[in-house]
Amino acid sequence: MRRRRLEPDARREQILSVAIRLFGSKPYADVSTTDVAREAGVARGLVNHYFGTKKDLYLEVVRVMLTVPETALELLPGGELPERADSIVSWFLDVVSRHSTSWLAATGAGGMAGDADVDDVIAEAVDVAADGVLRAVGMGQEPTAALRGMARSYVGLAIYTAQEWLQRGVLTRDQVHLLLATNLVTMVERVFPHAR
Amino acid sequence: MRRRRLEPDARREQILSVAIRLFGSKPYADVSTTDVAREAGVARGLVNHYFGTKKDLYLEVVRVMLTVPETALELLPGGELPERADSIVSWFLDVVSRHSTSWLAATGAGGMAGDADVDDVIAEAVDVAADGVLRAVGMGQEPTAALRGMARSYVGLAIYTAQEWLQRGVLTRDQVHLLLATNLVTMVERVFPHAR
DNA sequence: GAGCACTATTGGCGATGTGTCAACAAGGGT
DNA sequence: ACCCTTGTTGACACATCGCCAATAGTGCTC
Repeated sequence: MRRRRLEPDARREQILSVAIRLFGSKPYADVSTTDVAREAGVARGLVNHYFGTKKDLYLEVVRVMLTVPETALELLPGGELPERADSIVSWFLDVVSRHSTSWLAATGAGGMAGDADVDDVIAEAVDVAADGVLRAVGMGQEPTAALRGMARSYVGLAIYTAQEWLQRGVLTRDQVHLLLATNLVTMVERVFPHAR
Repeated sequence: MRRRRLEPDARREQILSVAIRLFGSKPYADVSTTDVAREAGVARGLVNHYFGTKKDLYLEVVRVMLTVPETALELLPGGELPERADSIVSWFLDVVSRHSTSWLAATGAGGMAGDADVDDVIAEAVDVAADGVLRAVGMGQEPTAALRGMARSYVGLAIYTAQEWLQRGVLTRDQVHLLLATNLVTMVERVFPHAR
């Protein structure tokens, strides 16, 4: 048995990538740390050494999965509200469908939504997305707590609808786009103004 | 040691009620079958005898939690669309806030969303709710698959918004009501018609 | 009321998974 | 070539779960 010694960062990265693959393909309970260790060609104890507990490892995985889609929304297209809504929805659907499997695993929380820590990670990602939405529709400057809550609510709709689209396949992309864009316009014009 | 013998139905019911209380207060992984058995004053093996596996027990619990709110939506108030939207939203918020803790535990899936079987149970409840919505707005007769998908999407919004309301408390009930009613009207008038 | 049969209930066995930690060895510095 | 840092291992202790043979309530029969 010849065992190789790696830089901590490299080893950590390698284990993490295996964990991402496994947690992306089956729910939390169906992935054992033994599985991760075996597929990484490593002793099980090393997984704990680098990531602490199994849940800690999972949190790291979800964090990565949810951070990937944070790729620049920076280019705000300007124009009237309907056009802006269209382009932010398009952007969202593009990103989500590109990383569909890992994104679905993360938002579906692969078998651990409801756990306080996991929820925190997801909630933070939703927060970021909600702020992005508010910025894109021109209400980004110092939003009320209520306004951010409403925006999170819309993000919830977007997540759920995208899941409906990608997992069930009963909606076409055009239908999803219409649904999300229309509701966003409604939110901005008729609901957000009441957040005081 | 004096042990009592119960009718199978009674014992089953008793264990189930304990399980509902426990799964309603902490996530799936933090509830052991030993806990359930101890609090029910029963040997652990008996839990398996009545419910099979731990997940089976949990599925039963979630089923009960989600079935409670299914209390009659039967009285459709008639009137124009905005009035109907208002009353169905009121009804929903009433039911949900009344059973808030167990409802939150069930929809948040107390630590096991993502698991295929659990998702099935939740999805079925969402289906029922979606049909209720469609009926309430007068589109209940033989809906398209796409239309039902859109309705489920709206139910997803309602669930998420209610969670935002009950758990975070940054939105008032009036704001939640406005958000859901307004978006429902928009859905019916501008989105549902494109489900062909 | 004593014995009996039915079955609800128990307790423990084996398997699996997890966190920890002392011991081991790989690989660079001297 | 030796040593010393530290990445890495293997095993121990503990918890939980599914299963099943053994046990003992409880109503029924005579």
